[in-house]
Amino acid sequence: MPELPEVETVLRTLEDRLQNFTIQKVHVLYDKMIYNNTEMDFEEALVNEQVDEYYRIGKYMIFELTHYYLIAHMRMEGKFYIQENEEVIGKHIHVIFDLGNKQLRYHDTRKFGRMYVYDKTTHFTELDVFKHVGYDAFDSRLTTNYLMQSCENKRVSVKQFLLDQRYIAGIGNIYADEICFSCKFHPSLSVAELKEEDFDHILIETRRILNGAIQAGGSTIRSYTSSLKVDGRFQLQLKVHQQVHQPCKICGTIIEKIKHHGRGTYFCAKCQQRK
DNA sequence: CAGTTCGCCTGGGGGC
DNA sequence: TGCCCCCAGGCGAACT
Repeated sequence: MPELPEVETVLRTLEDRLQNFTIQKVHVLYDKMIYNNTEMDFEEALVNEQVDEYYRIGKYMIFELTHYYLIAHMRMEGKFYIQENEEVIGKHIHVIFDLGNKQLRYHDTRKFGRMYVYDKTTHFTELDVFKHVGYDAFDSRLTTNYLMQSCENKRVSVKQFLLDQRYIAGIGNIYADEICFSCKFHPSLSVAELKEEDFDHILIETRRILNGAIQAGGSTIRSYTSSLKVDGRFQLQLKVHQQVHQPCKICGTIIEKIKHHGRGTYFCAKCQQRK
């Protein structure tokens, strides 16, 4: 599931590989992928558009085109491929952007991803799709005070809070576990228990962990070839997530997996005792 | 009105 | 081998 670092990597890879390309034609093969437009309007709007800038808010990709914004969210399994026109169109390709001598193809086995097109009358940060999306994890407006205020009178767990895109945009299930581990919080620790220094710690660890993952993704961009999918995945150095039955990297205790608010949750019962 | 559940999807894995 | 069921999970809508 692409989270902030993977989305960042995909965006930078596309920026790197798709310079000076104009969209000649768009083929929507699965219409439910397109959210705020009919597939016909979507296809029509993008013809002759060029990508001028690449932005990201949390897990959303924003392509600033000549006259429009194209917004994409890869959800669970979305990937972009840059492929030759002749290449066989796989079963799970749902949108094709014709770029002349190559194609940008969107692949999504579970069809959870979404795309939107908006004209540029309002700045992209004001768009409907971002109404319930808070500050990106790296946004300078995201401060310790902001986090403290967001948690006032709330009784949700730290993990739920980290996953809630209204407060910090970009963290998913993997990094939420990693951040809890780094901060030594049991995932179900209530945010009501947190002190100012804890919020400080959360912010620092969140950015440190996401940054590390983005750095690792940098190598993906450099090693990208046209036969590679662009999904932002790389050799993740995860400490707890997906590490069930493995010894904790700090204390050697066997990592446990529990279900927390419907999500698979990994943690070290010894290192993460604050509950 | 905030918290919880559901539905969207498909591939993969376990059970039989 | 094959079939059925369940699970994974981001996120918005619908529900309590």
